[in-house]
Amino acid sequence: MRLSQFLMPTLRENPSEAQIVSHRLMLRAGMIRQSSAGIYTWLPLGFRVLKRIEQIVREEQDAAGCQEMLMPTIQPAELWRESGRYDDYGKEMLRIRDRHDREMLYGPTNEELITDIFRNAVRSYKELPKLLYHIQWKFRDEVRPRFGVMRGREFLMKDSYSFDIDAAAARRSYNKMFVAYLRTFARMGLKAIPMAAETGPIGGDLSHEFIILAETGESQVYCHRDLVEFDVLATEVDYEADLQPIVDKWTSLYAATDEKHDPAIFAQIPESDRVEARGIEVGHIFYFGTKYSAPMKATVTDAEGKDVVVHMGSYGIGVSRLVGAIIEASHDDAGIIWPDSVAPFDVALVNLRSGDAACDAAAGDLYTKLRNAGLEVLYDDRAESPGVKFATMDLIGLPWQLIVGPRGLKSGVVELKRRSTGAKEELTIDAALARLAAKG
RNA sequence: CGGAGUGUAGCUCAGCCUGGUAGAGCGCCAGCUUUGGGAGCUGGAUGUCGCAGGUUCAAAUCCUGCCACUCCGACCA
Repeated sequence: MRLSQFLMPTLRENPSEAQIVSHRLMLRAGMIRQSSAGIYTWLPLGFRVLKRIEQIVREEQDAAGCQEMLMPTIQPAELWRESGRYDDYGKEMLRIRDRHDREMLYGPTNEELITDIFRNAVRSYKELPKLLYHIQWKFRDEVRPRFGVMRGREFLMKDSYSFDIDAAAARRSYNKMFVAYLRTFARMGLKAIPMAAETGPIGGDLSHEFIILAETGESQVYCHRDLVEFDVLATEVDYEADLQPIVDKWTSLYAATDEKHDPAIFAQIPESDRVEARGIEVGHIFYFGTKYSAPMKATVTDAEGKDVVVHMGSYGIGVSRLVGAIIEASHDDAGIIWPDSVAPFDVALVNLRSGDAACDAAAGDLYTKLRNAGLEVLYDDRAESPGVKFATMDLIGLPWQLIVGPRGLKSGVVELKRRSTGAKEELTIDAALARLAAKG
């Protein structure tokens, strides 16, 4: 993509409405624009990141045996009356009426809808387990939206639902999601730590919030250092094998949010292993038994020919929130530092002197060759001063900057800069190409 | 939902107290000079001063009502 053609309205100054760093940087980098309170337009740069995050989530869900589908944003009120939540949910649910005066709502979540699908489509225990998910926009009419996409009213969520014959089988589904979540966040360069969460009326220990550590996080969290240092991606996961040992490894060590923090227990951890940090919730997994399947009569026939109410769980990842969360976890004074896996482009190709014949030829050639190597390239071909270009590229935070200028070209070299470390290296054009092509 | 605040150019903001021709910096456009970390000079364009009433000869400015947005708190992917 040529930057001269790309819609990326960057801002030099911090917009007054933005308070936290991810919100400021997303506005300044031209990723989003606010439409109304808690509702945003995703401009091309932001949309690219959203799509890449979504894709990682999708790949890991698929790997865990979860099947993608797509449910509507608008739901009928009747289903929510069946579960009893239509009246319980309160003002956070956006209620609307269609032209026939039928009560509808913009879905804040999808337990009712998926349960309805399930009960009409699945009859036998032999079809279990079923793990289903979709990635769809949600609307929750928050009293006070804030922090940009970190707490919007409209947000993109991946929500999965599991259906099993009994509690033991449901735990296996839960464990699959537990492990899939660890991998999902790790692939985005995040340290996500599962922390025990409120389980509601069902009780038990089957609910975890996945919290990433970020200096500017909203809540205070406490955990054992080993949790931060586990290498999640080191081994492949066999989702058909028993995952309990992996879950146990994570849940046996201390990890708590401020609300659940017990200083006495925390104090028993050796001081060098105690981590106190700020955290952002990016995922939440939950086993809730028959809470929806019982009132909505989602049953299957078991081996004895009896109807059995299925056991369910739901599993959410805030996809749009992750965009902000990743920035909170990865930025510096100059701007965003995208992890390679979610960057909107792989390489920033900077022509320091557009209009100069040698620079234009060299940069144009690199632009073609980098794309042919399978890389997504943002080519800054604007007639701006070098300082503006450097500042823009640091702001939008692409992992690599390949800088083509008249000074270097005289000796046949270009400069390759790694955004995350700031390390710069002068290379011949071919060497730079080879280096980057290896990343494609 | 309780408390506080803000709406003036694309962005950041001044002007309001004390009513009298709509402002600055950055950005944008044109030209020239520059060019390796947000360049310089010259010229130019850009506004229902959030909306609606009211007071007044005269309202961005004073009064009333409304709307939107932000912040703090209680609640949440």
